[in-house]
Amino acid sequence: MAGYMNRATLIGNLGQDPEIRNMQSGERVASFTLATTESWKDKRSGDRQERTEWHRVVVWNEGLIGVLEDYVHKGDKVMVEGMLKTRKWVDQAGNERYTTEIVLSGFNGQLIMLGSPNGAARGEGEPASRTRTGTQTQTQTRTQAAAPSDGGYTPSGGDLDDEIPFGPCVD
Amino acid sequence: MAGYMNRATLIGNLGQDPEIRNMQSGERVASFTLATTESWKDKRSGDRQERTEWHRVVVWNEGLIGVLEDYVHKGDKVMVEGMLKTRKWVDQAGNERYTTEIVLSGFNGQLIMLGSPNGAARGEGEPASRTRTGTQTQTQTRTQAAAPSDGGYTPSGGDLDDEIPFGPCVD
Amino acid sequence: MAGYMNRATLIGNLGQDPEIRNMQSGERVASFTLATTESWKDKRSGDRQERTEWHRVVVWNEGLIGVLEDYVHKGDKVMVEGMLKTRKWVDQAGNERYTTEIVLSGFNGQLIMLGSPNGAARGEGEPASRTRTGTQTQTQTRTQAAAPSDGGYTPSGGDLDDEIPFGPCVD
Amino acid sequence: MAGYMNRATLIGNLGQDPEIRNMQSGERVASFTLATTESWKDKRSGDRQERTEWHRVVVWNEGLIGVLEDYVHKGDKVMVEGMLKTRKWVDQAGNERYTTEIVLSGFNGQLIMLGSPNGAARGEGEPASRTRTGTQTQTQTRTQAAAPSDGGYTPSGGDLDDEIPFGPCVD
DNA sequence: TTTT
DNA sequence: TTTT
Repeated sequence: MAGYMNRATLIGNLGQDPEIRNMQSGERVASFTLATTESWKDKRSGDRQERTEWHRVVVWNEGLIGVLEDYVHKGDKVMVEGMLKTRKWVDQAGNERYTTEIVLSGFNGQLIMLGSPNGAARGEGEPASRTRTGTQTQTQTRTQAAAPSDGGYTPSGGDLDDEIPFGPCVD
Repeated sequence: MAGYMNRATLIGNLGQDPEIRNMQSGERVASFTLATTESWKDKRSGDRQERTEWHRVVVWNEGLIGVLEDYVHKGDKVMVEGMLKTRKWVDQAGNERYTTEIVLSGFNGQLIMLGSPNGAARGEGEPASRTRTGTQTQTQTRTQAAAPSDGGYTPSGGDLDDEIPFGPCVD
Repeated sequence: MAGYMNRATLIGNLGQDPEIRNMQSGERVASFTLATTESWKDKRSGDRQERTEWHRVVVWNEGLIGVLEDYVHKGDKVMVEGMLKTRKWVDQAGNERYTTEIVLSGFNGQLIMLGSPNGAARGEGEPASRTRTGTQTQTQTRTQAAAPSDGGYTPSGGDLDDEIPFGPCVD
Repeated sequence: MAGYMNRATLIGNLGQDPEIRNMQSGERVASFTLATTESWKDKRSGDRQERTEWHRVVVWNEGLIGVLEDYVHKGDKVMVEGMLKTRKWVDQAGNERYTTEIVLSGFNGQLIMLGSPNGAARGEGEPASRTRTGTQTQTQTRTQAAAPSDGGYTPSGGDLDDEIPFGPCVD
């Protein structure tokens, strides 16, 4: 009971497999981008237009991370609900930058699986092997290489205060 | 009916009076920052902690702009609901930057006044004069001067494609 | 901008095909029941428990009715958002009764299709024939017969004020 | 993570002081009615119309009950969020009846105080005395007397399975 | 009456 | 980078 509400609710598709990182604190964090597409009819041309918005989702809730790890993949549709947080970081040129994320943590976060694009893996499937280290590593490598494509975001990395998703793995 | 949802719902207090700008297209845009404060008990010390998150809210709905203009001020508590949009802009050093805003437009936006800090102007009051140019200008000046406090955000301003709130007025 | 909010948001499965009725006013109404299931671990036994809640959804928005008619069927998962309204009616014994529904109308309603249980008909399929009178009639007949099963609800039927879904068709 | 969502979000005013009851299990329950008012312009006459919807809110979360007890009164504006549950009961004539409530329990419930009508007691005030037994009793009596006004609801009361709010106190 |  |  705080007198405030800070909530984002999204239904969209994952742009890539969730990336899971181990923090120095022993916690894990999962992160992924989520696409929401709005479409409308252009007033003049009457053409159908569409625009995709990309959101960064960060999950600190260990229960949800387990679900993401086992059942959620690139392209899947999910509903997520969390808090909006804007994080400050410093880019390689030393400029302060800000990134806004939807953060799911504790009881503030919710995630509902809404199906795979191909109808498979609707959550009823067997969990993916927990020993998919190769995939994990590959994902992280690719993500680092692709960093500029997700908004020029390159976290400074390093000390504990800096334990942020979407960046280099600290373990 | 699109299969997607993109929604942020906030209850918080305005960081400053809404700033209203005239676009070259003839439309108006209102913008303000909104503070949501979360508080919790620190596990170790047991101390009450709190953290304020600042959100940028942008309103394109003319009906809501009229309400903001007449009844909503710095410090007031409101509920807003809109879409998350991340906007790209170029700072003075030529760097690409990204800012995420809560955008209220058309039927995607909602605003509910929840009272002033001092109990006055709970919406029943008479509208503020529509000719408060002085205040407006002052607000904008202050906002620009205070830019660093709201995230170091300094939009590039200029051409039509650049019609962004929180920046210099184009009229 | 009203100072009030009245909203229900549900993600669940349809208990039956949407039932569409023609009102005397020329409007159409669609209605269906939606199941949401919560599950939890029993504190004592440790057993997994579950409980299903049934909701009545009523749709007055002609655009959404078209979508329901063409693409949404029994068992499908949908997200709906609308207003809570409690409607008074008189049962056959002359007792006043009250039924609470989630009402989607105008811009207050939202419906997102989230897939069929079998992976088919994910909205990409061709629309069902608009001339499925047989099915429609059958549905309505079945629904009337089954009235007691949905809560003993039997609307009084008749005059214009009484144009309510889940009851006998007036056309 | 269940694949379902069942949520009602309301911003409205309390129809009476919250009523708090002690269950045989030792738990407490708080309940109150909440009014949400929608207003619109009539298409024909152009007159401003309004309609008030009354909702029953039931709170099982002890933390929120403490807040309600100390700070929330008749007429206050609050935001509540909870699950929709339809409860079956038997009226004095032996008829089965159904009542839909917004239930706040555990982490599924949220309550935000949004101010008193008179600007007082905005949460900053000192808590009401915890020994206001008189008021409590009075409230309950009034509520029972006023039963018809809140929908003719008269719960059967009695055994443990029947521990329902808005009814006679069992202690 | 649905679904997992 | 997703999906329809």
